[in-house]
Amino acid sequence: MQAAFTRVAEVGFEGLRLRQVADAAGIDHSTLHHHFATKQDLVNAVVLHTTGRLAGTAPADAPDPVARLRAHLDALRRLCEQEPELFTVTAELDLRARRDPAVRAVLERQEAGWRAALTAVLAEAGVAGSEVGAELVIAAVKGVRLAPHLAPAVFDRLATVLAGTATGP
Amino acid sequence: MQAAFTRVAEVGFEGLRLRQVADAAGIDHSTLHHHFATKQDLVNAVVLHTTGRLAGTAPADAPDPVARLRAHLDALRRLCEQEPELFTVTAELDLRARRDPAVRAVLERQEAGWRAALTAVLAEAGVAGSEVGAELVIAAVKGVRLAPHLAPAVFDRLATVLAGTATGP
Amino acid sequence: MQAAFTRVAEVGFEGLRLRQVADAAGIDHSTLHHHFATKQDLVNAVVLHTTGRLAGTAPADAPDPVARLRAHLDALRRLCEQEPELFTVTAELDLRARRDPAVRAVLERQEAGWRAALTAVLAEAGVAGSEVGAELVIAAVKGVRLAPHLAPAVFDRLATVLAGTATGP
Amino acid sequence: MQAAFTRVAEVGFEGLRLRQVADAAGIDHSTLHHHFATKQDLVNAVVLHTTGRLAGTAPADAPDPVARLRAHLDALRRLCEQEPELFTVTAELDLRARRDPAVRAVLERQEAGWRAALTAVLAEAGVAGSEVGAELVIAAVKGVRLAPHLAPAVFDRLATVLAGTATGP
DNA sequence: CATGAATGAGTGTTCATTCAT
DNA sequence: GATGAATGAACACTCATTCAT
Repeated sequence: MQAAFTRVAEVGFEGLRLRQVADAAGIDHSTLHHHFATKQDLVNAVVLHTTGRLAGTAPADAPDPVARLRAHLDALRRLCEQEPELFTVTAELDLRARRDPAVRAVLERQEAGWRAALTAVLAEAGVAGSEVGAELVIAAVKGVRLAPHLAPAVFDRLATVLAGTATGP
Repeated sequence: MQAAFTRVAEVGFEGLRLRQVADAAGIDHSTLHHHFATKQDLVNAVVLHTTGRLAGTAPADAPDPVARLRAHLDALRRLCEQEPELFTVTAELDLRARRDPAVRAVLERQEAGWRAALTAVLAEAGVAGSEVGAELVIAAVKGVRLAPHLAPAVFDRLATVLAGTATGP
Repeated sequence: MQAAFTRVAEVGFEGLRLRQVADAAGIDHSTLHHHFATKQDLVNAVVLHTTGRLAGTAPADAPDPVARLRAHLDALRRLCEQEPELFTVTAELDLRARRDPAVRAVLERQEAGWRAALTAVLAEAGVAGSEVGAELVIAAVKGVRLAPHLAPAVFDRLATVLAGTATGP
Repeated sequence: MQAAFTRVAEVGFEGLRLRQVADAAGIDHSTLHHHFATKQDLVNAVVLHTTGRLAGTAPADAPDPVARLRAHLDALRRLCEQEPELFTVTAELDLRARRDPAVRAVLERQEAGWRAALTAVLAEAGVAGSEVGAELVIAAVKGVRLAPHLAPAVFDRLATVLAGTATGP
């Protein structure tokens, strides 16, 4: 439910109230229960929606690995500008995952995929220590999630810094 | 209250319950109210305790700026290993700050100080774009907060990568 | 809610407990909150119910003012015998009005109407000092509220005494 | 305790808080418990203080019964102007007496004495139905308690009206 | 499908009272 | 005698959930 996603972006999971979600969606709170039997179901739906939107930015299949990395970071930057709520919710999810196994499972699978893709692209680009490089990218992206206005500069520096250590394909 | 801090690290602010904090501290929940009149007071105390612990890692006054940066990152790494809850709570705080003005004020002041110190150290080390460099450090540190086991490698790479672009004092 | 009214008559606003009202009504205390969002809402409902019941005794439109006064006092006397709780609650309300602006507003409006009607009826009957006469009636009625068994005699004497000073229409 | 009396006049028994009384008296709330073991003890002290202050207005021993009545009503009027809190607290007490046997006992004894004195004075003045006349006085006095500014006029009318039915000693 | 009345466990908070100092 | 930390029962209120309609 879109209303739930917006609500999480505004007040977080901590302040998520089923009645307010229903109000925002213009329906009765009982009707909400008709579509999502339990609150957890609604949360899971939000998780799936969020991770799905992010999956589209994975390093695409360009021939040049350095270009692939840049394209990926560019896609994230654009998303960060156009839909900052997406990143806000992701930050909420990371915290929620610590106590919610269902959320954790989804997030871990998604992050594993992301990590693998990043590692591959860095390795192909000849970056020494590609695994650690991938972790640095992941950490930096996660770290700017709540300050979207800093994302462009940080992503740019990140790309430069990593490309600088590349030996070429 | 130490019990509250531990509790936040375990279940976050979302799951923070005064009665459970009191139980963990081995006192009556009314006694907790005797010391902290309101829940917000307790939260504020946790915020102050947490930011206070972190403030001690600020780039120290060594002559060499590169050494100062390394020392700072080393201190963070050690803290990350010895008291990972400190970083977990910090992550919780960043989210909480979005809705809690009192928390936001404290956090913004602390982050401004951190940012200034980092920028200064990088500038002194001759790193071009010291402001963005500082943001990259901040983002990376924030990004590995919830995965403490990755911190050593990431911090190390970060230091290497930044020192590599330094022209020396 | 009728149960709340009865409860106020028994234990006053001081002792009014939502759970006890709900118990008396045979419903869950949460269900009570479903109908009256806040305790104040319930109190307001009791106030409206009480003043409404009393409004019906206003001096009716008989041709003879002395008869109108007697009819009014008779109506009050009957109410005092049949529903003494009504007067008990009124006494509680007068005290509550001192701290509760919402209650005060309702009570002041109702008392102003009562005062005006009494003054008019006394003036029409030729009683000198009709305003003070009205105050005497109001004071006497308020004063016997908590001793309903004395009401008949007092009301009777009041009517006699006032009619005695009337010069006729 | 004087502070308790003032507090009752302000917020009633409903809002009487031991800590606030202690604060108003400039002592610790535990110290208050030293002097009054329980809240009820404090309430009882307030009751005794209040009824004691009022007892002094009883119809004094003048030769003329009509003068005695007037003197009594005059004394009440003066008290009503100088210490309106005394009457406010009395109104609170009447309501409290309905649930508090200790208060009820004191109040009933005091009211019985007042009633007897009034009846005697009216009988001696030759007023027919002196018992009912006494009740009318009591009711009127109780009824103006919460509107002290009306007391002078009402008391005056009351005295006139009763004296008018007197046949003389 | 949708509604709204009903529920009960749980939340922060209050307050008179007790007790060691 | 006076203090303040400690207590536990009670309070109004919240919220996800259920159920009859």
